[in-house]
Amino acid sequence: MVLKGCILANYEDIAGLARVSIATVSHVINGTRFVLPETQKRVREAMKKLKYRPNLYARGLATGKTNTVGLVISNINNPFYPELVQGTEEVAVKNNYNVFLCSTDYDLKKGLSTIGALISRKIDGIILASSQIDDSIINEIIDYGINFVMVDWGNRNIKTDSIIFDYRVGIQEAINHLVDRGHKRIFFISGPKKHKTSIVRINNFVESIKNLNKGDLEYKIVGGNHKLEGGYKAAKEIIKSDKIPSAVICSNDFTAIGAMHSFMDSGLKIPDDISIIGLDNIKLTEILKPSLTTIELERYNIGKTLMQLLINRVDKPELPLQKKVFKTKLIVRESTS
Amino acid sequence: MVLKGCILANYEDIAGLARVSIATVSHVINGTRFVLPETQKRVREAMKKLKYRPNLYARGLATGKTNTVGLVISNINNPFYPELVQGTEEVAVKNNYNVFLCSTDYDLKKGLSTIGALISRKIDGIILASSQIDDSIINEIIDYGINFVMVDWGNRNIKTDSIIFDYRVGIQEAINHLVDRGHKRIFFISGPKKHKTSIVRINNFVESIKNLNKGDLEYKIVGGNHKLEGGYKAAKEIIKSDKIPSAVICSNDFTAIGAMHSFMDSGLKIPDDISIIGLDNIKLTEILKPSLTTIELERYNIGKTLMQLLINRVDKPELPLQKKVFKTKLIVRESTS
DNA sequence: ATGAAAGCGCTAACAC
DNA sequence: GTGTTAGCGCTTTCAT
Repeated sequence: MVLKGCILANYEDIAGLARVSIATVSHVINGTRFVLPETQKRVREAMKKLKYRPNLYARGLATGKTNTVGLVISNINNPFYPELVQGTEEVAVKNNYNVFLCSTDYDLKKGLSTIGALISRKIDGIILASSQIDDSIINEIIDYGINFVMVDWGNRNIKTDSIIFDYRVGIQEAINHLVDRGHKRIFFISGPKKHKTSIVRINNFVESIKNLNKGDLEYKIVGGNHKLEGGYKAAKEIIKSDKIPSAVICSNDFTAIGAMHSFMDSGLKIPDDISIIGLDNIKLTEILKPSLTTIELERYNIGKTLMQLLINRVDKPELPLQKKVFKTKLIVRESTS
Repeated sequence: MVLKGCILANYEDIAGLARVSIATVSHVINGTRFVLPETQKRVREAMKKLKYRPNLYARGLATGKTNTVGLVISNINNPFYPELVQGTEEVAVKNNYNVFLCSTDYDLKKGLSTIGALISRKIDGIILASSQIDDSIINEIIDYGINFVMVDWGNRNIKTDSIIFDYRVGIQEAINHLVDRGHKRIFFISGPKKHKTSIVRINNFVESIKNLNKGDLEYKIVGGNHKLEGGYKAAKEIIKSDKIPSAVICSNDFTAIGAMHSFMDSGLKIPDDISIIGLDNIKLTEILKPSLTTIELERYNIGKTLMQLLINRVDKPELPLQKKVFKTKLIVRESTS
């Protein structure tokens, strides 16, 4: 028994001061049965006098409900996450939940051990928003009967509450926007091909081009890696090719920024010589010169929705499967013309 | 009693399977007394078979220690925080802690209620890294006898474990760097004057200028607000003045970026016509064109240190006061010449 | 309208 | 070398 450096009161103290039983204290606090107003008053006064704070550990042990959730992300330094995290936290706090923030750091092993820690902490549910989630992790959670909600990055359509992104609208808007401005050769710089989400984006791009193609559109997929440096290299490659495109759409904003720098370093003017479009709408895209036209993912709303879905599930385990699709949309800035 | 949708085993189950008492199970798990290797083996096998996970709520209730800490920040969208948060989380996980991430959203009331939630959650300690911390919050924590560590933004020298920033080295380096390159008129765009941290930065700037002044240096403080827009406005003001400085140091990176845009919009070339230096070294400073020369705060290390100090304190409450000073240093990039 | 007491899963003092 | 049992602070059933 570790010494608690604390003056913390408990039900017994309150009951003593208010001359009632601890059961009554509990019922006053939770409003779970009728207590005479007069008695209530005595209890509340005692609570105030003792600066009472409920012990959620004890309550959790007794009820099996902890009002705590785990949020598993890849890494908070990835600019995709801060807004999402904020969204989840806000909804959590409004509903009297607190959230354990956990990073997988792009490592499946770390992800798995994180899940173990969360289970031991008796969280009421888990939000899986890391892109490194595999079946071992999902099965672990299911085995222990834990509620969870996930971002289904690769549209695998997993049988659980989840949100998925529909890039099609945004990508289509991007292509329309370019075609409207007379662009005929549009390249796409992809993410790493082993990521489901990269594949989805590539497919959506090709699909959208084909939707619109009256035979006069040319396109090509160039490999990138979702990092600045990959975008930079891909752009260098593009410059060397015979026919330089007049516009480039990139699989994410970092790629777009890398490409932008690359083109600028080669003396090309943006958007005069070449137009660039990113995807994600991370914060810094509006700070750049020229600011980046990009396809928006509403990360803040995504965060809010994830937490809301989870809380729904916790409140009503028998709820039918919840799926939400987040459409994307084009944000026009200075990097296209 | 809420139904727990769980197959979770407890000591009783393990004890039954292994044909020992629950005390023995506990001692095997915690290594708290000698148990025959053979008995240990039976217990461990039973644990494995039952996929046992300790219930940290029960353990916490019994021991008074939860291996949980609260991290209070202003808002994760402030680019100052992600790296700090990552640092704290990494050290926490290494030490078997988990962290509740809480935002004050620049609101003292929200901060106070956050603290209440954390106390009820029986956290072992709190890291206060929000810039909105006042005495009411600190007193609340002290009243309840909770361990805490804080970022003493305004160098108030509060009597608790804390870290403070020493901007002097970095600012001095920045000024030296400029003077070495022949700059004689150096302006400073400040943060909001009601923030202690802004005041400290202004004072350090003036001090550093005076240290170096052989009578040929001119300076001036222009008001900003630590946001893009404030930097933009301040720079506009500067351009209108009689004597335009050849260099500007800014109280934070956002201010510097705002100023940079403002100067560029007015047709000035950076760094040819005017040099700019920021402070914080947030991630996007290296992505800009031109990339921003800035004064670094090692946020990742700050995060790691904060958590380490807290864990030290939790492990040894009688430890003497811990104070760490983080020096700043100049990172030279393209925005100065 | 309120109290007594069992029990949540664990730790640790005490017993043998 | 191991077992028994009294809590930790709360909820909740059963009594009255």
